[in-house]
Amino acid sequence: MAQNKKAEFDKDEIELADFAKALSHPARIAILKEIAKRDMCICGEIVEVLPLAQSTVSQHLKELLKAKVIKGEVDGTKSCYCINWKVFGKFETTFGKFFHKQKSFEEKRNCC
Amino acid sequence: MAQNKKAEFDKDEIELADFAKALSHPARIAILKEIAKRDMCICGEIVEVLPLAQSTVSQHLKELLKAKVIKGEVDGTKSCYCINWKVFGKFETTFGKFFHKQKSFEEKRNCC
DNA sequence: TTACTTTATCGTATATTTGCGATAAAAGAT
DNA sequence: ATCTTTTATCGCAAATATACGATAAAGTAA
Repeated sequence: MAQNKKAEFDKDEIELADFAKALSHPARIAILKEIAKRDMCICGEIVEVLPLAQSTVSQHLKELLKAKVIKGEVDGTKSCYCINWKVFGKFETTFGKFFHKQKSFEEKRNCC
Repeated sequence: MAQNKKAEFDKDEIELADFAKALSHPARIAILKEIAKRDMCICGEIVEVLPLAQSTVSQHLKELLKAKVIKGEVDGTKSCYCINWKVFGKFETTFGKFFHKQKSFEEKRNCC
């Protein structure tokens, strides 16, 4: 883009968008599902399951970490990841609030 | 990217990722908030409120339509948009299920 | 020590997204 | 009819994201 206009928006909007962005690739959804399934995951276990190179998986993990959707811990040569339920829950609440607060509109609509 | 690996993932994963992608830009979050606030919105009303050119807003609206997050209807020279609560609700449920089903893990974690 | 394992990072190529101005298209106003 | 309003689309430039192989870094095993 000619310019990046992201900064012009509200902090809330940017935060929610960034969270959504972390979930916006099927590889990252698959990674989250795998971690959730096992409670915690060694990086190598995820690489084994995904149809992607190790370096690519590592890059996706880095993005999930950046968005705080997962937490990571080094254990020797291995890296252990798990879901950051606190952050996950925060946005589930935000998302739910937005949905339920506006649900009543469903009946009094004038178009669409 | 060298190749597009999106197709290698499960349909569910792609669907959820696509929905998240629709919400992954603050402009689109702001658009959704504006539509929700007014129940329905004329395109011009959104353009007035956002710090973006009309053509850019139109493009974001197109993406929200593609993901079925909103519905649109033409009324003379104007375009009217509203939230597609059905689709919105579907993913809120998916998201919530994922969260609550795994919430019990919070205590029996071995790392992170 | 050397060899191996595991993961992160670098460099690079390609794909996609973002953004704008200009223009088209289509209805409304005069 | 022309002029205006409103929105969508086109064409382009620049920013980001995706993906891989190669390599680095750091622990483990021998």
